[in-house]
Amino acid sequence: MPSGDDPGGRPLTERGARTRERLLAAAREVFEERGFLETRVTHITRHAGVAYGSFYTYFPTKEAVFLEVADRLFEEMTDHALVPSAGPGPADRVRRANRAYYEAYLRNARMMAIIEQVATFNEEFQELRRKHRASSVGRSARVIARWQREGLVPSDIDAETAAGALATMVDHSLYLWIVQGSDPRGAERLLETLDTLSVRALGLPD
Amino acid sequence: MPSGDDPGGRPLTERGARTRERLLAAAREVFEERGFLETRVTHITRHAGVAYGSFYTYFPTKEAVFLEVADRLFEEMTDHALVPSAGPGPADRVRRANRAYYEAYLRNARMMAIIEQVATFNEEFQELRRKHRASSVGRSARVIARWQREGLVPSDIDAETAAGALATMVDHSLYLWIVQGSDPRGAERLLETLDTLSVRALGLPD
Amino acid sequence: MPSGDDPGGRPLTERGARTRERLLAAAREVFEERGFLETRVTHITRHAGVAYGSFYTYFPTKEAVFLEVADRLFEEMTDHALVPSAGPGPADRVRRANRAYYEAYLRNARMMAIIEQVATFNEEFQELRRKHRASSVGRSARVIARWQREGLVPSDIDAETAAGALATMVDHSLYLWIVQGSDPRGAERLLETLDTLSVRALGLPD
Amino acid sequence: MPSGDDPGGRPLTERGARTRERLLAAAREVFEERGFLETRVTHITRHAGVAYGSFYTYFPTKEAVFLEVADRLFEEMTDHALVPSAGPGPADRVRRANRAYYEAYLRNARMMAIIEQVATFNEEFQELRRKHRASSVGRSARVIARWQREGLVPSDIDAETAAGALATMVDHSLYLWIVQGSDPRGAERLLETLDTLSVRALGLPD
DNA sequence: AATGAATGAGCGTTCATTCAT
DNA sequence: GATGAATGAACGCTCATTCAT
Repeated sequence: MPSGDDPGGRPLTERGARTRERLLAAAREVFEERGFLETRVTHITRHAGVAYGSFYTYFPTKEAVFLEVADRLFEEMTDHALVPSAGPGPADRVRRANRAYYEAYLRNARMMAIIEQVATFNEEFQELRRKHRASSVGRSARVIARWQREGLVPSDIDAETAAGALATMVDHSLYLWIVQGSDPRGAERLLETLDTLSVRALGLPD
Repeated sequence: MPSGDDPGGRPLTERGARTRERLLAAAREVFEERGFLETRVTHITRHAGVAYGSFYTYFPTKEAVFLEVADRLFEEMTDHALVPSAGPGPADRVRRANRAYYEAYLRNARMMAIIEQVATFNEEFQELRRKHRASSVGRSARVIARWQREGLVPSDIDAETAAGALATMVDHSLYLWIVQGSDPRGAERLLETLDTLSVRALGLPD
Repeated sequence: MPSGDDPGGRPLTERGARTRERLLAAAREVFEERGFLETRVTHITRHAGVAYGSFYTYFPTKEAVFLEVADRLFEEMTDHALVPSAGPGPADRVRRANRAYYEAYLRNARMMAIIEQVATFNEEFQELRRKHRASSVGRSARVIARWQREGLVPSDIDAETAAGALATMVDHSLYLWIVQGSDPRGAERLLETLDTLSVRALGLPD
Repeated sequence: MPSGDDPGGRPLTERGARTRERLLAAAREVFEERGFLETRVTHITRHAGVAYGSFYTYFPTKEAVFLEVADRLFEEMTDHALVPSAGPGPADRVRRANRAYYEAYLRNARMMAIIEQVATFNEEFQELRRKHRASSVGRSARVIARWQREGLVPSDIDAETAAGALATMVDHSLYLWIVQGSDPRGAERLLETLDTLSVRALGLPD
């Protein structure tokens, strides 16, 4: 599909779908390896073992692949928040949510850092991220609001704002831990601290 | 540093110093306006009313001016943490520190966002930032540690880690608030929430 | 031409002939719409509702379709010149020939402009056009020569050259009229002027 | 001047002016040699003996140099029309104007052909050309109108339209003569024919 | 015959940095 | 020191054509 007007993208054949998938996988790996800014389209195609031009058969720009790679990743991360199955008590539930998020974050550590990078200059991407963030924070906020109604959490804080702040604390602490070398020793300490701070910040009975 | 031909070195004449200062001021304004990546050296020189080539008389690279602009800014921000003068009680002290930081942050809002941008791809800058952060967090940590010794804060958390996490919460919440449009209505609510969460997270008596 | 594997050759099956015809029709429409340079092979195939690759089953290159589209068009235009049926007098005959040409030209206005475009850079096409032009001018020239022999047209001009110049006047005036927006109001005035100038230039009795 | 936002162009120093001139001269030669479409920016810079990037110091695009080359050329051609100094009689005046134009045209033969090329696809350029043409035709038209008032030219034709048609005849006949190999033998015959046809078309006394 | 994916040379443009004046 | 021109590697994207199915 040598151009034309549409940036097209969706392959019609099995073979095309395979190539597209190869490109997506390669893109992710290269992005993780070099960051968005240092990634060249050649790097991706070389890594995927396809011709240079084939990239543009499936993606109109470098940004476009990134967006899609990130989108898939967001899907995977989506399940954090305070949702996972009811547990013994609220504090434990916070801890478990943190842990789930932690694991997902670490699984995608490099990409999470690159996502942070792109978010600093690409508006379209910023928006995508804001949305994912908002839905995730919204879920936490609803849980907190319920706890407030149940008298487990003081009512003098705004559930939404608090959920956002705590999510940010967890999220960005992990980010910094990653970009600053991911000292494996520090991981457990960090995680425990985040758990404890979250629980206490909400005033939950430990 | 008795270097013989330090390029981009400090200016020796009065006039040179003025030009350099003009460039620094212009650089900051342009960076704020367009971000680091979108800033061209011409933008800076044009804004400073200086010849294109003169830029390289004072700075070896675009990164170099940025580093210096950021460095000055870090100085100004340095005084946050839990230090400012003793107050009625620990909780108030946290609140005041937050407020001080908040004001400094907002005063430099745009640059703070750009700093975030550069930190995502420039290692040298990442290091500079890490240091400033470390010293700032260190100071908070020492205060927290003292409180722990005084029995005001539970000892089951690591002071350094906690200080870092809370700083991150405040810092990055403000950052997100800025890049997402700085809704003026939300500011006070956000700030109060951050204060309350910080205080409760540390277990300080309110 | 008993070639064994004439690529892009004439289709053998009924179905092939239809596809080829669809492509030719689509090509003409797209060329008219976008010009030769801005036409992509995709545009043609998409417009024809045919697979991309099928284009190359019938035409070796983009130039090739154009050549064929133009060739058909030339056929249609061929009948201008001073030939059409004898009329009341020479002046009227000129007028009628002009009118016939106008109509054909206007019917194919867009393509005529595109042909002009391609003629400026494609040598093969230039030659094709030169031939058509030559035969058309030749016919006019023969009529003029006869009129010269009959004393209706002064003999101090070269029939061939004059025929060419007048054809050019008519042809290119129409072309300019088209590319400059085809003001419908100006059409009649232009045509009448061209008629009068042609008749007087040849010195024909009005 | 390594970019920025302005496409700038005007050099501030003597040296810059020289380079710019070198580029313009080289551009013209290369355009004449290869046509607009086949000209690469490298060709121009190589020919001018300057660095590739220097081209963009003075011209924002390939189109831009072309526009300027053509503009200069139009200046030179401007003096055709029926203006040059009063002569013995109208017919002679037409002949002299034709001759003057003829010489200018031939002096710039190659460029005239390239201009035709660019006019077929570049709207901005089409407009530039239309303007030059209009002013040139306007001048001729005014002369013809006067002759009509003086009874030298029949009043049944529209001066403007006639001037345009005859200019087109001369202009495009020369163009075709050039692109079809410029047979030197044919030049004189062509010229004389154009003169005679112009004079007679206007009905001027010979 | 038909389909649509694969190919890759090619080109315009950018812009940090260096240099001549 | 100041000025502004010169440099050229680098990169994203296009699209006619070829190929595998």
